[in-house]
Amino acid sequence: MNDDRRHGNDPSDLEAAVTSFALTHPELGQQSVASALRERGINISPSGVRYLWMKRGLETTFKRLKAIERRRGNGGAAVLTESQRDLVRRGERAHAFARSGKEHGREEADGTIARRELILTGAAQLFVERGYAGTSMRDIASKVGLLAGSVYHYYPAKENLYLAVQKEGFRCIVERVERALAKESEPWRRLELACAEHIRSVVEGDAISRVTAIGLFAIHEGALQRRLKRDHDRYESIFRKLVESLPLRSGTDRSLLRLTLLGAMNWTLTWYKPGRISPAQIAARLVAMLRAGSSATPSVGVNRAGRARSSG
Amino acid sequence: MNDDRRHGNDPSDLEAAVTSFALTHPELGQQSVASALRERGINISPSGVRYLWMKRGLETTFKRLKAIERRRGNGGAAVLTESQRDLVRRGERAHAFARSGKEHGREEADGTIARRELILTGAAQLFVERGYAGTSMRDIASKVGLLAGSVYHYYPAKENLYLAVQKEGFRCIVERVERALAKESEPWRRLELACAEHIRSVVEGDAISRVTAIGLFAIHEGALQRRLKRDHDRYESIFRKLVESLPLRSGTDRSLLRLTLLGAMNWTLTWYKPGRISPAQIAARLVAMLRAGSSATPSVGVNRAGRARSSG
DNA sequence: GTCTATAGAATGATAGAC
DNA sequence: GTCTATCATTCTATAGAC
Repeated sequence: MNDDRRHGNDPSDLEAAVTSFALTHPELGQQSVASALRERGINISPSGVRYLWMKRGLETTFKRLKAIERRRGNGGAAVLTESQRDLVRRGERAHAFARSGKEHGREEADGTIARRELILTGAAQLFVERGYAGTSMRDIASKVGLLAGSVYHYYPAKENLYLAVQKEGFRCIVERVERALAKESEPWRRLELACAEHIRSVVEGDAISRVTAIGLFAIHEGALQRRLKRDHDRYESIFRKLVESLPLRSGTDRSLLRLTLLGAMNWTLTWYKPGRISPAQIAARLVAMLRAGSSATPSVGVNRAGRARSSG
Repeated sequence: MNDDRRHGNDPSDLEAAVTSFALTHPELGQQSVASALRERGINISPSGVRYLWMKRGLETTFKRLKAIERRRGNGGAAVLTESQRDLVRRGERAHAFARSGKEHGREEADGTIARRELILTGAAQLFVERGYAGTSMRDIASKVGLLAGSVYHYYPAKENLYLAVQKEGFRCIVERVERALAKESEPWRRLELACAEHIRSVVEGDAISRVTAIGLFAIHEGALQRRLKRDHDRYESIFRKLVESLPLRSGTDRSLLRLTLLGAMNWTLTWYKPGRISPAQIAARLVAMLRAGSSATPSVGVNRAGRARSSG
């Protein structure tokens, strides 16, 4: 209080000036506001502006515009220019998208958004829907409430963004499969649990998991494909080991068994409909079918498939 | 002979004039040549030019340029402009591509190319390699030795071209599967034959078949996907009927059996390497594995899988 | 039937203001 | 950290010469 007086300003006048200026010139930054106010004889520093903004929750252009809209209430159209309304719409899209995310893209308590994660999820959703080549950086930016240029602040190129989605996807699915395996030691049951988790990721998982599942099949860009192959092989080796542990009749083609499983599981992406047969049921029946055909003790477990409730 | 005299030209002079003009101005068409020669006092009609061109095998710009190159022999660079050399290269690419096709894109005896088929195969190859969105009309045109604009003479839009590839692909694969089925009546054997033919199409078939196989999985454009779904369902109904005819234990999930088969078969695209296990062997083992797990007479045929020679 | 030339829109990416 | 503005390409598709 006392300190503020030496600048020749009444602190409450200062606060009122900054607030009202924020509502008349919402798009100006702290530096511009500070110098504009100084020209009007109000002595304030850029960080001073920022301090007062924070106090009133006006520290971003988006928040200042929202404050203007609130002021006007619902009676009559708000007096924002078209480009300002665009900005508000984008901001609302960003927050709505952030809140809609379940695992990724969480919104902090103070309204801050974890943009990197948000962009990752948004990009994944579009990659699933339209493929890599069919998705533009503009689409991705728009989905998360940014403009194209801003995405490049987080990812230097489209390729890096795609690879980041893939990396995260593999990390998730490996973690989930391994967590499921920790509880069980019987080989056939282990395989079934891993399959259930894989199918769940493919058909009910978030977009990131789905991008990963589609990966090898749907990516045509040579450089990307080569980089994915390594990750995919590493993931497949989990299933390789599971199949190697199975007590099978000698002469059984374990590779073909593994590849049949993977093919059948990934194919669920094309036909699965929620509410009918569940991922766990699919896995149970699938493993049971293959088990009877190649197990060293064929009579066991054949009817496990029937245990699941019949599909519609 | 006698008739030619009334135009005031010696017919052998005429022929020499047209030939030499073809070699100095190879890119001019019949009309331009006729009027250019008339300006030099040589009286000839456009169709007259064409007649003499045909006689000497000079009726296309490509052939005239090749004639110039032949004249120069191998000693020293031919004196073609860069754009002429481009044209020659494109033409050679077109003929090479036409000759390389086994089923589609045949080159006629007279060197004429069936362009529609050629474009179809070339487009299919690129769609397999790079996907729909990743392939441009320029790429396709260049692959078959044309420029982009020319492709639009045959297909009004990229979408139509893609759908034409798909249509041809389904036609081929349905025909091949049905031909294979005609020889056999035992249900399990019929299923195995159909699977072998499907896998063969996916891994060893021409690009058109492969585009079809990938189809549902890799196409993200909404409108295209809907149109493909119908064709794909029609194809899948062949397998639906085959599976319905199988003598299975009651309670077996026939839908899941069919979908497992389709998934496993299409997945071969990602791992098949020629020279190791063959499509027929894959089909035999695959069907045997599933047969033992769901057949009403499980003891039969389990070891059919071992019949095929072991893979490397 | 193939080309040249180009329209008109979209793309990936960057520079620099704020 | 986000935006505006823009570049240089590339894309699908068309018009019109030959």
